[in-house]
Amino acid sequence: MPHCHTTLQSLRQLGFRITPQREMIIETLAHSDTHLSAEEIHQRLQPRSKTINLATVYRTLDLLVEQGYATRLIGKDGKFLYATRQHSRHLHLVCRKCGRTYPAEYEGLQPFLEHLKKTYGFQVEVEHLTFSGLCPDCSQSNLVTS
Amino acid sequence: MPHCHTTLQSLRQLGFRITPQREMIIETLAHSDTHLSAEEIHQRLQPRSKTINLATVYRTLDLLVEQGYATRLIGKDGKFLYATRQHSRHLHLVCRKCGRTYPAEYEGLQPFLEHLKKTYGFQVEVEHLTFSGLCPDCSQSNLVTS
DNA sequence: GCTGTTATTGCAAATATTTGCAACGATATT
DNA sequence: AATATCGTTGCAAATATTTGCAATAACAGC
Repeated sequence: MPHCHTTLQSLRQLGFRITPQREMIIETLAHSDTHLSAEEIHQRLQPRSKTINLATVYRTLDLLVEQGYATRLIGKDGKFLYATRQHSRHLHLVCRKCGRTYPAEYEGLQPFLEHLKKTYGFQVEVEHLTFSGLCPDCSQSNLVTS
Repeated sequence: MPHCHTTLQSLRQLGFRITPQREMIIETLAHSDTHLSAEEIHQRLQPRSKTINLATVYRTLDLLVEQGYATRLIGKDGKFLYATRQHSRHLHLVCRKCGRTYPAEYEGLQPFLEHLKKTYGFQVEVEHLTFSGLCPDCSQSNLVTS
């Protein structure tokens, strides 16, 4: 159980209540080594609690994203996927054509992010970064060029 | 009527058929100076055609994004918004907390994008770039720091 | 530990988006 | 201009996500 406890404590300090549902959802997300959909999290929790509601899962995930503890990403099939912030310490290169996501390092990007911070006051969070474009496979068959 | 015709011709060359529905959707998107939701496009087309279906709007928009002629963005209320590629020649800085989108220039980013191209073979498209993080307003009230 | 306050949940309904399939119609061919 | 082909549409149903509201339960103060 890595950082679930830390996340829970932080949420409490922010004034949010720690419910069994939230604990389970955070734990599930933190223990998963892949991105999960709300539906998948809901299903994984069924054995532990008959009554947890899918809407609660969605609301908790929204809260985690809003507070910066999780990342929301559009999956290959167009559905939303979620992961803990720690899980995603890399760039996501998402192909606009086939929808696949490729991981990438973000070293070299920092100076530009600092420039954005200075110029616009906007603090970009690298854990959440997604770049859209064409993957190697799809570049070949594509006629639209910049 | 700026580049509607060009887009239509390109689509035709790619083997897609040019239907009145597609023409109207592309024209609507190209003439709008803001991002539009599928529902908004559908409503704007009602006077011109009683029969155009919302599912067709969604499918056409998906096609345009997939082929690189449009950008899909998550709006402040969580709904998808669309714009033509030309409309969005800037970065989108999206606040994970309040959901607002701020435009920003992307000069200074090119070297990093070229690095991604060389290293991963992935062609990032600047027209589609969205950075997630905290806006100036929300930074202040936020306790979670990197 | 009990009580009050108020955030959170479950439920059901609303809304948003996607998909299967038969009918239609844009294009290429003749 | 008529015909065949097969991508596209409309419709309805399926699926995904959000939201209103009353009931519940976490937490602070006693």
